[in-house]
Amino acid sequence: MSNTNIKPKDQADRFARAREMQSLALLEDYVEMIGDLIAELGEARVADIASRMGVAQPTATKAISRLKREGLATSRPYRGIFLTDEGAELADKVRARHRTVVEVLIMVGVPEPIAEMDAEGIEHHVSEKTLKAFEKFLRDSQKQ
Amino acid sequence: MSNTNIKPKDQADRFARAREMQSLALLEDYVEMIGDLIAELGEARVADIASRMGVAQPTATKAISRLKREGLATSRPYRGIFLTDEGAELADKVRARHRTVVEVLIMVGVPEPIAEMDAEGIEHHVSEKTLKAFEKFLRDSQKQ
DNA sequence: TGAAAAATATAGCCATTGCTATATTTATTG
DNA sequence: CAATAAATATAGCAATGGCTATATTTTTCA
Repeated sequence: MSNTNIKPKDQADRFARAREMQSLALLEDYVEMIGDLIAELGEARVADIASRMGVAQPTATKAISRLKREGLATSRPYRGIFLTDEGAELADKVRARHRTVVEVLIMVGVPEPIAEMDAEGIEHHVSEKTLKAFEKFLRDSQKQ
Repeated sequence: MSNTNIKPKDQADRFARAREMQSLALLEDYVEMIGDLIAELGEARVADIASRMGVAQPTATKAISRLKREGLATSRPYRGIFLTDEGAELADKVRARHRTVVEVLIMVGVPEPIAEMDAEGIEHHVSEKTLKAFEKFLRDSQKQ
């Protein structure tokens, strides 16, 4: 047998949704990174963002343009990048979700460094409902 | 605090790795789909692949070109698509991993339809080691 | 303060993954 | 068996997200 006999249309929708979530992943990563840098260093510079994201500086600049276009960040030429209220909110959400995903993976038996690695990709595909289930799972595990 | 105090270089590597896994995701999805269609209908036609993937037909054709280039599939013009040994092997691996991810999500308390949805994106970021941990988790859960 | 260094922006390239429109081939059927 | 229908291929466009090379601005410091 192939899979759980899903209707072709539903499956197409599922793929479309995964593609959509993936297109948000980059925004989420940058916003979280900018939030981290501001928390650590007081501001987020393009050079730091680029080096921590593991991309060339112009790649980071371009991504930041997209963040600005989407209303998540602001900046003036040759200056640091800052988050809008919406951006900061997203950063917090993403950071919390990341931690939850890592904790769940660890709880399930994934070695911590591996959990950190895999969470980086997984987190962007964890829906609100799955996140809620993860949180409950962790709470229930806490009390033995 | 921001995160678990990871070194910038390690973090960059982590992002680079997530990007790389993402670039394999599309190949994995198509290969699995082609495998499913062959199992169900005896052959995989471009039109069926496209409609089940939720993309336009030329998009599927282009993806198939990449599969062929990567040695995962074969085809002759205006004919069905077939998997190479390597492609079939990958399809099996992907299908099994998908099931495992869904089962783990369900075990953790995610409602089944949501588990199916989210697994579509998550699966591509589950490393070998995490997969092994998932399998052990499921085995251990089986026997209460 | 003015020259050198560092940071940022910009230009322009490439590959990928979508799309629509249209040409071509194959299959169907009157 | 020829006309039509269906499937596939191809051309070409747009947005993303990488890159290098280079121009511009800001910062540093001798």
